[in-house]
This record gives sequence, structure tokens and C-alpha cells, in this order.
Amino acid sequence: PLSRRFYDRPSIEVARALLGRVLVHVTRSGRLAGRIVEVEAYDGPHDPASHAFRGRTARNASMFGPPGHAYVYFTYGMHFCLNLVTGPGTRPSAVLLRALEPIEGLGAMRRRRGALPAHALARGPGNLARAFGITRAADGFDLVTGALWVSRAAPRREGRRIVSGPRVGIRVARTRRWRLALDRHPSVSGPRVGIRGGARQKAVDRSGSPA
DNA sequence: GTATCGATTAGC
DNA sequence: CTAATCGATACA
Repeated sequence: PLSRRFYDRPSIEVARALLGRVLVHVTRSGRLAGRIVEVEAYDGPHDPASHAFRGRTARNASMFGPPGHAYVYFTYGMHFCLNLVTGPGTRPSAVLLRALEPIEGLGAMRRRRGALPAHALARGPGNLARAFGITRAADGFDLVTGALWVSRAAPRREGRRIVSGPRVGIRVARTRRWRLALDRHPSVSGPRVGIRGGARQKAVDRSGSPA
């Protein structure tokens, strides 16, 4: 597992550092693992896209706690999403895990998600949580000492070849609100994706001409 | 109290 | 594009 110190810094830094590492979940029925290939950072109390923006509530309390814990929330009445709480200190920040490339426990994932191709099992934050059997029970879970953690090994390259790095970059945000899209991991060559500003608000008036 | 919408997804 | 489905939030 990664150290407390790893998480105790700004979410944007942690998000980058998480890319290519492996999320591991040890359950009674076996071990699940997947490489982190897409993340999203929520940075502090003034990020309007963050649950922390409207202050502390029962739901988002984990975000206001110490770094290195899980923040799991329930949304749309049917999906759970897994975040890793970051710092610095108790600054309410977190990184949402948006997609994993399954490595271990594909059978268990398919049991929960259906007979899907590997690349689809944990693609999307809701699907990721379902594939890994993560529910609100994991909210507040300590990622440094518990059975759910992120691997210490960082992605590395051997010459041209990326041995354990991500094969996918961060997608360009397709969003209704402000969302921060990070660039690709430094170990991945190719065009960078920058910061994407608030694309559009929810209630868009489509009657007139497009903005 | 009641209405509205969501850090999403599957299906058409 | 919409339904699903319930919790959080906004507003009367």
C-alpha cells in the first residue's frame, strides 16, 4: 500500500501519481486488482464541481477527514463511486477513480458485471465500483492499513516500452459542469490533454441559437 | 413539505 | 436521447 504521505498533498498531484498504479481489493472471495487508467481530481473547498463545495455534510464527511482514506458516495439512486481522499492536511480534496484496466479477479468482476470484455468491466466510475464490489460500506476505509489499497509500485518504462504504465490517457472531459481533465501520464507519449473548463451548465436553453 | 437534479449507466 | 432510482439540495 502507498504511504499516508503519498496522499497528503494536492489532489492534482496525487491524481497524476496514481495513473498506472494498481488498485487492489482483498475480499473473502479473492483478490481483485486493476490498473488505474483514468482519474479526476477535486481540489479543495472552492472547486464548484466538488461535493465539498457546499460544505461538510454526512455524505461527504470523508472528504474532510485525513488523507489516505476512501470516500465512497451513492449517486443517481444506483451507483457508487470510489474516491481517494488527498490533502494537504484536511483540505477537502479527493481523486475520483474513473476507470481501471482489470488485472486480477476477472471472474469475480464478471460475476458482478456480466460477461463483458475485460476493457468494459471497470470502465466508468460506477462500473468500477460495481466490478470491485465497493459500496458505501467502504466509505472512510483506510487505504494505508486496510484490505483496499493502491500499489506502491509506480509505472515504469524499459527503453521505449512502458512496462506497467497506463495504456490510456485521461479522457477529455465531456461534462455538464466544471471538471478538471489531467494530461496523460508523463510516461505516455503523444498529445497532451490540458485543462478543460466548464463546458456547459445543466439547464441549457436549446431553443435559441447555440452558444 | 415538495420539486429538482445528480462526480452515471444502459439501451434505443 | 431517456429511464432508472434514491439521496441531497433548493425553495416555498
